[in-house]
Amino acid sequence: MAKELKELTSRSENYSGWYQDLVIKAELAENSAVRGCMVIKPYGYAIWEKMQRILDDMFKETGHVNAYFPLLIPKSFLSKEAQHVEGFAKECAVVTHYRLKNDPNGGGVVVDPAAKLDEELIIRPTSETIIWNTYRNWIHSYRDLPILINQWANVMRWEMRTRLFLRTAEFLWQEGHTAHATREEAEAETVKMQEVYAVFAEKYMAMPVIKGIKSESERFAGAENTYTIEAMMQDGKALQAGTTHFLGQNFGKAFDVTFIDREGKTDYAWATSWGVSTRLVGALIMCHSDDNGLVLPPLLAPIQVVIIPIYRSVEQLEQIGEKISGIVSRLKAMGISVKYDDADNKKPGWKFAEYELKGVPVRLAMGGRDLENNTIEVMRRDKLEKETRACDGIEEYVRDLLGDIQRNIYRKAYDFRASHTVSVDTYEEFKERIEEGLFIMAHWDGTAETEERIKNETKATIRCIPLEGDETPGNCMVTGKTSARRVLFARAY
RNA sequence: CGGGGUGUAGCGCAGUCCGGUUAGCGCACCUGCUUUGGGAGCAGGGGGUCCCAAGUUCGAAUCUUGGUACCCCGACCA
Repeated sequence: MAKELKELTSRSENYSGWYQDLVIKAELAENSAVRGCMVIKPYGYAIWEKMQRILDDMFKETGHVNAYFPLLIPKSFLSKEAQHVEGFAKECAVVTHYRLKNDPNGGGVVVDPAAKLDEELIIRPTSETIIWNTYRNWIHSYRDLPILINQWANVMRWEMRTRLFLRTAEFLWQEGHTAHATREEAEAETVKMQEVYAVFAEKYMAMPVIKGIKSESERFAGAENTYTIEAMMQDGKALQAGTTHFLGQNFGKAFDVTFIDREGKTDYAWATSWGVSTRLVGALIMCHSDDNGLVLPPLLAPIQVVIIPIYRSVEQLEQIGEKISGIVSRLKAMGISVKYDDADNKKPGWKFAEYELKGVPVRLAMGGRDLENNTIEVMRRDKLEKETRACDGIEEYVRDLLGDIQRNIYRKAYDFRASHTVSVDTYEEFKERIEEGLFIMAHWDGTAETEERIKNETKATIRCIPLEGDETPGNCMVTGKTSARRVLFARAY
């Protein structure tokens, strides 16, 4: 194995370093000239596009439509909801001027002081404010409701520390913003979208998640309740993969969005918001990758099958190409994305390593031996197992194999999480075991003080109060006070 | 903003302590031949503002001062 790849695989000491290396070597993304921002390279973007397409379909199926709102938000909007401003003010990029001019002291350009804005604009860190300011004009009667809108956009949060895909200053996401006539309907929407996210994570990303509710201190700024899906990465750390928020009437009141209900009474609109981001690409990488590089679930892989010819002469390459073209067209007819890589400037061994690094689920290879025997070599990326099979019926075999890989990597991630989840009853044991990189189910008295203390002493946070699983009451591991049920603790990204 | 660290070829680094040939190595790149079933071998070649500025010196990648950029650990966070 090449030295470079050895470096890539040294995940033991610094997992996040390994992850960052993998992102760069698999040509998914790199740092840009702008601090904390990333360039998403074509292969990485192709993964995101697949995610987008699937999520967008799921949103449409649940009655949502897409729209677009401005990038820039008047500064005053942000301060209309007290919790919201507290949560986001510290990380906003601010636009103060609208013009440059030639530098009178030499080359280059300077900000024209005459072009100072009366009110600064902020680059959206999230769009609740500008959207609810707009909704005020759209909502007058219960007949205008519900409004079920999603936006695909970029947002900017000026984080202190950034990491490719997981936490970048600018990131791509979708944000759903819905308005409803009743609390019940808005709450149902919040739960429904959490379920959509959970299905997406498990069915398409092959990444098992725990659905739950955030504790008060981890709640979205401005929300009454935040629902989350939490996933486990291969180092045992938790990654918040998607959140949906029940915003109550907070934004309705802050932006004076009122309507006349069936009884003729005026009420404020009820709100939800929900989003997932390019962070999911990071989750995908950290959930499944192994020492040879990415392992992509077939349902999200930009290339599902790669075919590599092994040849000694141009004539032989032609013979192989002829045979392969039939296989390619039959696979494509099944809706499978195939790449036949007959580039003659790379050797087969190089291609093998390259497509493994990129996580292509299935590789087919055909050489001189196969030509004679009417066979083809099949390699599955998840298990790195090779076998030689007859060409007849290979298309059906590959189709079934893709399904099997999808199930297998989900199973693998599920079993990994199961074997890294424990229940703990004493704080002493908790402090010891959290070092192992585990999900820990433990009793908690429900207070922010206890939560804060645990966080300070162990770096572990309450990832969520799970919606399912063991609901037996008990006593808080720290204070001994009563606890309604065990909650999920972990260290998180 | 606090505490550490690093800036030398596209990438990764050595050289700096103790100043002295033409600044070096690996990968990548280019040419040729041989190769092609797991990141090929040999031979040859190209590529440098040693982060910037000032200073010390016969002489600075190396010493001094100032600046600057980036990385890591905290606080913050999808």
